[in-house]
Amino acid sequence: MPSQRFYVTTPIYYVNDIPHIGHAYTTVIADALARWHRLLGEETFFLTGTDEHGLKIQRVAAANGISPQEQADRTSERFREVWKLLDISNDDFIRTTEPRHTRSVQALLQQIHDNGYIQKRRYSGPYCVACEAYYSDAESQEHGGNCPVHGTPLEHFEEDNYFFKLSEFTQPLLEWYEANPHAVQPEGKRNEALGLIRQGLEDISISRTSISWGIPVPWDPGHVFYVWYDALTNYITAIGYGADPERFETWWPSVHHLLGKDILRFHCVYWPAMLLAAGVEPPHQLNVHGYLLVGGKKMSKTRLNQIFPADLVNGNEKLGFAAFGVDGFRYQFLRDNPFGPDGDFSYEGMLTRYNADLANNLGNLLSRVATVVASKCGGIGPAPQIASPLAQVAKEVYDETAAAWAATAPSRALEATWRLIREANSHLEAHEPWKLDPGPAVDAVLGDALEVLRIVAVLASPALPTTTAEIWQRIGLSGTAAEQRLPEAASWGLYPGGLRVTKGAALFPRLS
RNA sequence: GGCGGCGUAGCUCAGGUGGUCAGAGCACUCGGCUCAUAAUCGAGUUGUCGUGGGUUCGAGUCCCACCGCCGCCA
Repeated sequence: MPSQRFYVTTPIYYVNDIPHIGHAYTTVIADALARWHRLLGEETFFLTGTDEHGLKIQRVAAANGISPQEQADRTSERFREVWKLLDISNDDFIRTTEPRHTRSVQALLQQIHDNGYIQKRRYSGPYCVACEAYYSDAESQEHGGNCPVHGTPLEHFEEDNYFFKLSEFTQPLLEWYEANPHAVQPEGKRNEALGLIRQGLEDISISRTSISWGIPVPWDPGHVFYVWYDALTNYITAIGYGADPERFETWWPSVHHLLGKDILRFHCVYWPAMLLAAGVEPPHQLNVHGYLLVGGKKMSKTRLNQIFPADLVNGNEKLGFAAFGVDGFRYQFLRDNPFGPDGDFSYEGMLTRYNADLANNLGNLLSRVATVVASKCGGIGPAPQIASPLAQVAKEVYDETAAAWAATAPSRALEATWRLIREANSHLEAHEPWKLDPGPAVDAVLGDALEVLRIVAVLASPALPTTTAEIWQRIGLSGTAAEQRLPEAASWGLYPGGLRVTKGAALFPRLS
């Protein structure tokens, strides 16, 4: 059957900054979504990458005495390393300095140009290098000649710019939003985007002559495209825009863009407008999330509150961090904060949640079941009862879990899945198989518990790829949890019994 | 200044179209169990659902005002 397709993206990360848990937050969620959709048997494409052009990179490189390309190479590599550490299953990693991207950007903007939506004008005004954006004289004066965002002095720039006639898209965008009420999630963010559009849109400058580190404007090579229009295009480069029309058609526009609220304007206004101007359909869905705060504050280099994934995965004595492992890390960022509002990371909160959900509930369930199977069933796991009271719970849990993933709500999805774990612990207490003599009664209870572990392993595999694979193996099943297909694999009663159950070391050792 | 939103147990939060809506998890208390990673299970406490009015037979749930917090835009 021609399965559905699921295309998910993270923003591409700018290579002036090394990867911290804010980057990881978005990327882990995208990864879990991709894994969930693979479980559903959907053809899935998961894209992340790095954004490497622009004056800021040019300057950082110069300061480091290296070429911009070298600068980009080094930092881009840092991102790839972290994603590898975190078990990120991206299908592609795009870099905006790749030739395929140059071709794609040039093709897209040439098309927009051919369609009459790009125009050359002279521009001058106060410019912030850090923002790579012009400000109005009024804004400049109001902030004493400094950037409203960075507080650093604005520089006077004057150059010929190509302008994108964004103003002509006010109405088309409003119509698109009207026709696609769920395109931007959550609704509050949709309203913000609509607010921006309703105010009326002005044409925007999309090229620079003052810098060289960018993609040349094809019809006027003295110009390079402003980094943002270069960056947004990555989402279509990776699926063959301008190079492989057939491939492009298969993946576009059924895309889910994940993005932080700071880049809402670019994604929810400029990007759809650019696509409309090129005669391409806007993206199917834009999922906007809040900031991941640390101690209630935005992470920043100057505030010294950045946290790096490896310090939590492997532990860091100096910082007093325990080693949560890859899955412990992933679980925290998927489970602790609802997707959408700002979330606040705290080490204490992470520790509490890890111990409660992973060590006590899930890890300990596996541990106690394995022990009793060893002592009462000779180490061979019995089959579940078809009429188990847990069967109904499992069905409800699957439905809730699936609905939550479909709504891009990983925290709710995991919360729903964990209900099955609690019910299984409760079921064990109710029947106390460790007190019974070996026999059908013991087999029934333990078979049910093993079946819960099987189902949980599948449902939690997008969050915990490594440990669910381990559970799968320890209860004697072959293959991996991630290879299963939903919804079939969530049906009650598939654990066959007669398999060797292995005790093994604690899956999630308690941390203090 | 314009437009959104928020304020529910100690903590983090659920609670479409008003009538088991007073909830979940964590924390806490008591009790059980001792298979298990001092894990687990059961029971329970805490709330004037920001404040004051209003509509209604009946309002966290609708309306108005106010207080406090925040976001976006200008």
